Amino acid sequence: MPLKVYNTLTRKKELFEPIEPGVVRMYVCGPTVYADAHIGHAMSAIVFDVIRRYLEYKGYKVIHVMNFTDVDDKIINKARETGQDPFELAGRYIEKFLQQMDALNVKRPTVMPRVSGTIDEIIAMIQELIAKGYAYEVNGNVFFRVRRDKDYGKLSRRKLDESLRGEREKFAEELKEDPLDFALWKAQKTPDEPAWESPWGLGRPGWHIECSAMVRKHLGPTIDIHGGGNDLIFPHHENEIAQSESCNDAPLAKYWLHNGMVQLSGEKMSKSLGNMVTIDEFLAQHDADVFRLLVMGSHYRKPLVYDEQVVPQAEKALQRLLSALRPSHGQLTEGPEAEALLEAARLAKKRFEEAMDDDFNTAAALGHIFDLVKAINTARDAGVGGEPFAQAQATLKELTGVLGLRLQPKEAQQSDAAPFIDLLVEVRSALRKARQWELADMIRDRLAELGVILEDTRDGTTWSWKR
RNA sequence: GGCGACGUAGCCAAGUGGUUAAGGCAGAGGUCUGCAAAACCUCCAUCGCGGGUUCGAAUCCCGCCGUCGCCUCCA
Repeated sequence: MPLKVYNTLTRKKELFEPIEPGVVRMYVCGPTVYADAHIGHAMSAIVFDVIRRYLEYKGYKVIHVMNFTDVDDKIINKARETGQDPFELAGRYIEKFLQQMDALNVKRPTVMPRVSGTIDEIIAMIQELIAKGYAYEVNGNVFFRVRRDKDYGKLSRRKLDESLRGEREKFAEELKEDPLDFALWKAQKTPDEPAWESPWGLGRPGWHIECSAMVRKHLGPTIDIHGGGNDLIFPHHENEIAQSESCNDAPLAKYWLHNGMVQLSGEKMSKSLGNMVTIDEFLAQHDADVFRLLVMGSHYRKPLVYDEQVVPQAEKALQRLLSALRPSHGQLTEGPEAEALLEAARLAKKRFEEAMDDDFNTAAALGHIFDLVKAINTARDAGVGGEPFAQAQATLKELTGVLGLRLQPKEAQQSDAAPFIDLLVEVRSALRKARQWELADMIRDRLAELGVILEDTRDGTTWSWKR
């Protein structure tokens, strides 16, 4: 089935066809590492993780590159304030970010370049831009000549003279030929700033050039997918296009994909607004699957509502998915019930793919997964077990796996209290046999107060930790 | 001020021209159960407001109201 993706560049859904058949080259803008990552970063990482997983599910080989911005004003400032070495500071946050991505079950990108490891390529690119007349040097700084780039603004659909006037990067205004121009290279101002030797003296790269250089270095002049948060459309991605396309005389990316922002109490979550929930804070309270369900529950291009109400809802939705993975003790392996289950699994898979093929419509895809959950539970109630039941559960695991869900039930055993709870359950079972309902109920109620949920089934009593 | 997005049940959220408007959460009733829990069954919206186009619109067009994003660092 054909995959369609929404391309920010054309503002349309387009048929997805990679430049090289069978291979997808994807570059996603990563974080600037100077503070704890928040769930907005997590959302973006998860969105593109799912896109990657689905492309791989469809049989593509995906080369996924994500950068770390480890040279930047904010890092330098923070290092100064706290008396640290900027590279050590950045390195620590990179390490932490990687651990958080692992915790969120985000597959590691194929390559994760850093600015500090791409300086030669950046300098080379700037030299080419100067040679072609797209850039100029002033007192050790190099700027991009925006007006020289005839189709500047095509991604964000801005016209140069209307809304861009004067409101550009504040760096070194007085040195620029035109206030619209932006920095490719910044001269070192004080000795404690990280700096590299260059044809223009000691200095460091501007923000946008790193991505242009990294894309070319690791993926070539033109890639299939370029992604990031929609707050990067302007100026970051616009400037990347200007640099790369002026330099390489080739389109930078065939498809531009952008995710929406996490909204916290009706506002965009961001470091500068200070209204953030960090990834660590979230994961201290909830399973990673809960956050993935939150993200998958709405379309990636739309803003994601996050509040105290929506989290427990996702929590319950996860419980429901888990309910379908409970074993069946039924014996039925053929007949209308077993066939209905297998048909439901086939249908769920087909509809899941149709939904995902439509610009990664994970919300619709999830809906079809829940239909399968119901079918599995119904079949279990009807006594279906064995191979058909296992097959349906395998389909469920396969599809949820494409969404990056782990669906690991909380291990009841891995608690020091487990043997004692087992003992209480055993005693209670004896009481129930003796029809001592009051005592049996008391044990159940008191355990519930302690966060242990008991469930009596035909095959005995099971227990699990609440949440 | 410029550009753009969105407004679907109590909450989250698919659907963007035509069968009964997905799914999850919450709620109501029921089956099962010693009672529960879980699961299962049933019920629960005419799509911000006002016009228009059309045989037919939540879905297209116009206006209004409201919310949000970008235009400065930002996933």
